[in-house]
This record gives sequence, structure tokens and C-alpha cells, in this order.
Amino acid sequence: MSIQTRRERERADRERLIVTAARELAESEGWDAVTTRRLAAEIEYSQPVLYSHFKGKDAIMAAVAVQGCADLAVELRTAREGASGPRAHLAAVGRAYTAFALRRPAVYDAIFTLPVDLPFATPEAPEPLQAAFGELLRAVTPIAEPGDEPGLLTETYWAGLHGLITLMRSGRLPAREHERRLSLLIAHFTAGHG
Amino acid sequence: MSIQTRRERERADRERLIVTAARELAESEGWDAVTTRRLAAEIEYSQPVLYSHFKGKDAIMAAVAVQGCADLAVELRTAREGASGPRAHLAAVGRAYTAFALRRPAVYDAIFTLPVDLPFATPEAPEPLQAAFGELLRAVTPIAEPGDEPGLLTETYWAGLHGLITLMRSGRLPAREHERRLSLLIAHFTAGHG
DNA sequence: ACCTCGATTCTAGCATCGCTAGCCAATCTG
DNA sequence: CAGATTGGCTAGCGATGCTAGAATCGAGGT
Repeated sequence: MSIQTRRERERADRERLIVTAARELAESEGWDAVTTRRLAAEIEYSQPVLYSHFKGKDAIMAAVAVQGCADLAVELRTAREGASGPRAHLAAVGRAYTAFALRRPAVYDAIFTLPVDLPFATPEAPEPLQAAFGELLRAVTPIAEPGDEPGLLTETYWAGLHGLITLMRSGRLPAREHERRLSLLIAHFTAGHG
Repeated sequence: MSIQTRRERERADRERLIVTAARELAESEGWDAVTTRRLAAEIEYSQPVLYSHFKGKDAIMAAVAVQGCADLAVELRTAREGASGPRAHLAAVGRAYTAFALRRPAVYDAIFTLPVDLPFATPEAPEPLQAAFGELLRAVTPIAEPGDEPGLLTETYWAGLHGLITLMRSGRLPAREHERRLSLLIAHFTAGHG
């Protein structure tokens, strides 16, 4: 079995190598620079090996998204734990979310904007995605009013954050006022929860 | 002058032909189907004529965006005029906005999601864009609380709508509950303006 | 009526993209 | 050591956005 396990281990190593190379290349030069040829050169293999690990370029991006989402979940959690009170929780998580999106735009896009077919709002969704949403849910639930479904309220708050990010990143909203818009969003979701 | 003006008129006609062909093709088969070759075949000219009118494919999409934005502005206006009261105005405009996005996804993407370089939040922005934002502004301003800057509040509300649309359209939010999420967003922006 | 010349449109091609077929070599088995 | 099998690589396909240079059309003068 030793020979077989060594092969599988090397294969798994190379798969990680592909995903991290794709992420680093995307973070340093944008997703447009992540071509299959360029990525193959980066890992010092030929193009077709990519397709022996992943179904296609989309699958590689999906892997980057899942891995990056785990990072996001951690950052959301630590942000929430560093604040106290419902309103502070919501604000801290919202700021951590947008900070992540601005600091790592390529990863954020892989997770939330690029058309990569990952199951999202279903039980089959990858664990990191559910973890990240769970962190949002924990921050939003305490400010839900009676009759509000926490899940739906979380999705709505999330949409607000996502809209701010995407419109600003594409130049449709001026970046200068981002902080004030974010504060407005938080304020309107925490009305009456001083 | 007659011959010159006729030429210019024909040229303008063909430019309109290009834009409408691009829009119709995008609306019926999606932007992926709008290749320069396909578009050239659709207007029964060869590829290079596209480049004698527009700098490139992006410029054609920008033209579709500007034209479509005029439609959006009209729909937002009629929605607002069909309602009475600050809360009803905000709700009507929000519903009209999302309805437009769902009914004409290709045009919506050209305006708000695809990376097309149009000046947005500046005085140089094309008039239809300013008109559409102005309609949102008119609906939001009445529910702004003292101290809130209407412009920023409008941008924040707009971001909420845009986030709901993009996350739902990409499958990241279940479409079934869209109406309830939209209602939640509106409710949180109209707290205290029954 | 014809010819010239300038403007305009088309043919053909470039570089690059994601992806794949089929050869070739290295490695394991008997 | 010979045969078989796994796995990577070379080469190429079809399609993309875009462009250079040939070809064609039409206006104006003689």
C-alpha cells in the first residue's frame, strides 16, 4: 500500500499547489491573468495536468472560493468575538466583511460574484460557505424583531453588504464615502437596538 | 451638404442598428452569445464595421447600458407616480427596480454588473444614468431622517437592491423568497414612516 | 460617358483563450 | 529482463477580440 499512498499524497499535494497558485496569481494580477497556460507554467507542469485534477477552469476557481471562504468565516468570527452587544456585533461583522472584500478582491469575486457553480443555499453547500453564512446569521439574529425570520434578515443584510462592495469596486459608487454608507446600512438594521 | 448629411444619417442609422441588435441578441441568448462575429452577421455587415463605430465590444455594451438605463428611469418614474406616501414611494420604486432587473437581466447586467467603463458618480455620467439615480433619489429623500444625507442614503438603498438582485440571479440566494427579502429591506429603510 | 481618386467595406489573418486527442516515457508486475 | 499500465507532454482544434491591407464603391471633373 505504501506506493499507492505515496502517489495519492503527491497527487493531493499537487492539487493544493494548483489551488494556491491560482489564488496567488489571481490576488496579484487579477483573474484575467489566470489562464490555464499561465497557471500551468506557474506550477511547472503542462496544461493537461490541470484537467486531470479539475473538470475545468471553473472548478479551480470554485476550489479557490471554498478555501477563501474558510478564511472569511474565521475573520467574521474573530470580529464578532471582539465586540459586545447586538449592535456592535452586527457592525463588527459588517466591517470585517467589507474589509475582507476590499483587501482580497480576487478571492471575494471567486466566492460571490464570478459565475462559478457552487451549491449555495442548500444543505449540499460546502462547509466553509455554510460557516461564513453562519457567522453572519449569529450576528444578525439578535437584532431580528419578533416575526422576522433570522435567515431571511441575514440574507437581506448580506445583500446590502454585497451591493455596497460590488458597486464600489466597479466604480459605480465613489470609494471615498464607503464608510458612511456602511454606517447607514448598519444603522437601519439596528434601529431600536442601541 | 445633402450628400454629406445623408451619409451621416445612414451612419447614425447603422449605429443604432448595431446597438439594438446587440441588445436583442443579449436579451434572447445572453451576453456570451454576443460575439463580434455573431453581431456582425446579425446586422449583415462584416466584423470591422463594428470597430468603425465603436472602440470595441465594451463600448457597444456601454451603449446598450445607456439606452437601457433610460428605460429603467422611465419605469422607476411611473412606479413612483403610481403610489402615494413616502413609504409607498420607496416600496414601489424598489419593486420596479428589481422587476426590471429580473425581466431584462442582460440589460441590467450591462448597466450594473459587467465591467464596462462608464463614468458613474460624476457630472460626466451619461444623462440616462443620472436620471435613473435621480428617480431613486426622489423616492428615498422623503424617508431620510434629519442628519442623513439623501444622496448617501439613496446609494445605500440602491446597494441593497443591487445585492439582492445579483446574489439571487447567480443562485446564491433562493429566488423563492425574493419578495420577502425585498419587503424586509424596504421595512428597515422606512422604520417610522408608516 | 469615362476616368481618377478618396472613402469605405471586406477578406484574411494574428495572438490568445479553454480544452482534448494521441503519442511517449517512466514505472510497476510477472 | 520483457510486457503492461499509468501518467505527462506535445501538438492541435475551434472560438474569441481585434486589425492590416486588399478590394470595391461612389463622387466629381473633364
